[in-house]
Parts: sequence; C-alpha cells; structure tokens
Amino acid sequence: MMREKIQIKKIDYLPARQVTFSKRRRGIFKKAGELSVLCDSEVAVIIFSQTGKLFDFSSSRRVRCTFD
Amino acid sequence: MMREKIQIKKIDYLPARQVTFSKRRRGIFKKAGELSVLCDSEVAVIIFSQTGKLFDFSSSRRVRCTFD
DNA sequence: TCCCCTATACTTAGTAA
DNA sequence: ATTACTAAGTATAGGGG
Repeated sequence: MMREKIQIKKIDYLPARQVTFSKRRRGIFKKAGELSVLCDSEVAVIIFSQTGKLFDFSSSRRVRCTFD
Repeated sequence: MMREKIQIKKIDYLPARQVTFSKRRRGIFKKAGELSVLCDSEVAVIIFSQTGKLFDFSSSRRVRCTFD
C-alpha cells in the first residue's frame, strides 16, 4: 500500500478532507474522554467545521465553549 | 517490558497520573492543531487538571472556553 | 455522509532524570 | 511539573461498500 507520511497542511481534495475531518474529530473526542477519566480532570473540545457545523465534547456540564 | 493494555479508569498512583496527564494533554493539543490545519476548521480544547490548573488550546481567537 | 479493512504512522506506558 | 527512551498499543490514510 505504501502510504507516505502525510503533511500537516490543508487537504485540498474536498471528499478526502471531509473523511479526515470525520475520522479525526472522533479520534479527538475519544482522547478527550480518556484523558478526563484516566486523570480525573475536566476536558472540553469544540470544533467548528468549514461548512459551519458545530461539534463539541465535554466531560462535564461545568465546561462551556463558544465561538464569537 | 510486557505492558498490558491499559484500562480507561482513573489512574490511582498520583505520579503516574501526573505523567499521563502531561503526555496526553500534549497529544490532544497536537491532534487539535493538526485537525484545524488539515481540515481548515476551528478547534478549541480546554482542560482543567485535578490540581486546579487550566490548560487550553485554540486554533483561533474566535473560540472561547470557560468553566463555571 | 458512515463503516469496514489493513498497513503504517503516530501515541504513549513505564521508567528514569 | 516536564522530558527522553523504546516497546507496544492505537489512530488513521487510502480504498471499498
């Protein structure tokens, strides 16, 4: 298969960018949940997609994130 | 070394918990930065450690996170 | 959009400093 | 608190449905 390591720069091809967005968003939310449990801490993540959709994760109701 | 896969539950031993907190926090911030660049989106993460210290990452000044 | 798959890149547990 | 090391666990690119 010989994937080459990816560069951290905007993915130009829209379908690929959308797929990556979906996968990595899930990955971050998972990591956030794990960190909060493992380390007994509170974690919140907010993501605003390019298309204007908002996604968020919070380990606690005490945490709030907003965009201007 | 024979590590066994870790369980996602609070790490009891404080020094180990602190080390994991430090490592995973960095990991999440890195992932957040990558996601924002790769997918041209805005991402913010806020973490409140058990000891009361606040850590945050934001890909944009438009993003704000707070704790009650 | 989401899930499945696999090979590979990446993250991290355990440890010491 | 953080970081370096390295083995092993995990996330994910690319491709298919």
